[in-house]
Amino acid sequence: MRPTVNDIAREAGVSLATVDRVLNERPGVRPRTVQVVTEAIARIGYVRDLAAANLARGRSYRIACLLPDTESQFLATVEQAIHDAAAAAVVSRTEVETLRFPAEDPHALVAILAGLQAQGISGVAIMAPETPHLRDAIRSLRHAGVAVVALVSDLPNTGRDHFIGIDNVTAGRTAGVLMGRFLSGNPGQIMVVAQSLLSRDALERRRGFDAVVQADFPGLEVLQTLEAHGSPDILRRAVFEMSRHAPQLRGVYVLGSGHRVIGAALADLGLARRVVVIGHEMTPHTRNALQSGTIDALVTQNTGHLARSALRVLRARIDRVPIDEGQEQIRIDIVLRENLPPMAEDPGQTPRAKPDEAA
Amino acid sequence: MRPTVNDIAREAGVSLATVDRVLNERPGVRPRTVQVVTEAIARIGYVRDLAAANLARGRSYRIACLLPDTESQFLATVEQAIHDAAAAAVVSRTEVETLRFPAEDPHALVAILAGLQAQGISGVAIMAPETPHLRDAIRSLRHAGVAVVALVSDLPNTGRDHFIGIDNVTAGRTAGVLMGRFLSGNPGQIMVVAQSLLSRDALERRRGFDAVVQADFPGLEVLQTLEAHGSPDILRRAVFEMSRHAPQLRGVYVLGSGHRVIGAALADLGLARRVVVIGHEMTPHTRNALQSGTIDALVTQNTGHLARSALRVLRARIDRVPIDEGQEQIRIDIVLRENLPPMAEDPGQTPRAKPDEAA
DNA sequence: GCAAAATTGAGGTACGCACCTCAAAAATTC
DNA sequence: GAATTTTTGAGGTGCGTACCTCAATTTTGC
Repeated sequence: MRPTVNDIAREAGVSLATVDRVLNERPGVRPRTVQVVTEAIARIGYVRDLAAANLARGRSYRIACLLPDTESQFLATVEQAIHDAAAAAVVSRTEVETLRFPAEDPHALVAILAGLQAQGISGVAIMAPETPHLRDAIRSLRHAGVAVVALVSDLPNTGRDHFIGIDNVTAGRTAGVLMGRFLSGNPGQIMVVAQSLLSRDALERRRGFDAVVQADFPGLEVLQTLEAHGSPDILRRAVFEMSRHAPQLRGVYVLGSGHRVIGAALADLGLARRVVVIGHEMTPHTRNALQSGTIDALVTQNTGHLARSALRVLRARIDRVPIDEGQEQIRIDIVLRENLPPMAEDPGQTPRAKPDEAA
Repeated sequence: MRPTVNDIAREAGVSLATVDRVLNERPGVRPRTVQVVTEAIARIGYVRDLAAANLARGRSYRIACLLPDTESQFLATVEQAIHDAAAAAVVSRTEVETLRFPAEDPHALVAILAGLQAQGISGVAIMAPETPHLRDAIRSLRHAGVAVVALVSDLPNTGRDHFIGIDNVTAGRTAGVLMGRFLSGNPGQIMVVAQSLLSRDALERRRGFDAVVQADFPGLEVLQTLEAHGSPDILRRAVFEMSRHAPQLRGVYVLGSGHRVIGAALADLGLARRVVVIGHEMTPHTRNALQSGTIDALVTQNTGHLARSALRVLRARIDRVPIDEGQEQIRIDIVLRENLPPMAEDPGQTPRAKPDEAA
């Protein structure tokens, strides 16, 4: 049988109350006694039963996930993944609340964060660009004992507990080497398309991509990044315009969204399936495009893993137990048509009527 | 607050005992009453607290993992992954025992399985080729209420609860498309190397590889599979021999192990880094080879995921709760040097002195 | 309508732990 | 060495559930 607190008490020759004080770091125990108990714990190999502990504590994990209100298929996918992970986490007394905040207004986000603290939230997963306001807000949360993880895009200077996502420079490098190898040394131009280079992710990917292409595929010329700023029209025209100046266009690298428009433009230019298209993130659209061959490869991060990892890490932090680094390492997935994972089934095993009822 | 069994009783207008009988499918309740209770459960959105339930049950999960005693880096990696996953699972009252069985002797495996049943094992993960004896043994286990999952290599006709692993035909297809695209249409020969084509995995991979190359890369000729049967010497000589008959050798596809010998042979032939080498599985050696450039791509399955998934699925089966298909889907990973995940740290958060103490 | 059988209710104990109170014992101070 | 403070022990309660017993009630068969 697994040793229990009573076994510790017997082994250490102290009472249960003292063991409890030591285990939960309550005051009023002599250093010597603490040591005796600690040694007994080590000797008999006691491991706290977290399930029982949390049951006794009456602890329930209230977790908030904050996403920008930007409309994008990737964000929708992330939100769906969080929703699914939340549904699965109900059995382990975890309540998840997903909130969208106005992407343009840093103050709104700060206000929401301040509100959460009052609501008894014990963990926050947040996907947002790093601003000074946000830095302060996160510090304040952490100071109040709230666990905070950055999702998808890191917040390195905020003191967040953990970053759940991939290194976008490496993701860009991966896209770069795929592009180079798919074109195997044949010279030509590569078009790079982004919504905006203001986003940290896009910038980092471009950096990684450039580094690899320059170093390993000298025949390839990476053109200046096209920025669409969210407008399909601008994007479409830019693709047409640039293709005129690229007589040997051999590849297109899509840093973020915009696949739909780009695909259509390439088709109109007669380039569909004649240039190598590499993009990021799995969405319903990129999935279809990969299947139909209009996209050749995707460099992705598994959103399901992302969401589950966020919840697991937050719970671990709240419980003050170590995390399993290997499990929480988000991999950079290369997806071709051949290894496209099958479509996920409908996951809701216990759909809750009102996920946000407990306000 | 989350509804509890008492809330069900109140809502349904029955006693706690009746609710309990319904929840745990105990006999002695009229169908009508069962329905009343079931409806009440649905109405108030009750979700059983598994932690409390298992605490009350005093249930502890005893799980056995059976691996062949064959020596291979991949197997060692799998065993290590299981060991790590087991260490992390201690906190959730899960005990894992890893056993190696003589690969050559089907009766020994059957004997071990029969023994497990007596030992009060409630779940078994097994990696073994399917034989009639094994089929019967697994059926018998399942009949006795033991959950059984197949690991890495499926046992489709045994009635196993679940298969934890990848589809090797698809993995072979993925390797094939990578090979074809890395060679971008240039004609030439591809050498295929295996330990033995008797293994189901190797056969399936070869099938997938061939299908893709034939369909999509007509310029490539896939040579007959070299079989080494475990002997480095045979393998080395076969590689030399075949390279003589392949004037335009452009690629090498390694179905299983043997990378070390093949790499050396290719170097001696002056072909290192001049042919595209694609292999399977992440091991210390393939990892190094990928990093040094003597292997161009690996098609892998994450062994950490494999091990954790096995334990999760077994626990879910024992608890009779549904599994999260999305989470248990083992992905076919494409690993290039650029997206090689960082080396795992030493994982043992709570190393147990004697993992097999509870015999 | 009566006996037998089936169903339901009431209540208890236990799982491993957290957290509380109060008194007893030990250590410290002057 | 008496007064004070600190440390320790003993005991209880509850978290949400499983599982058990025994009696009370309802239903069924004849």
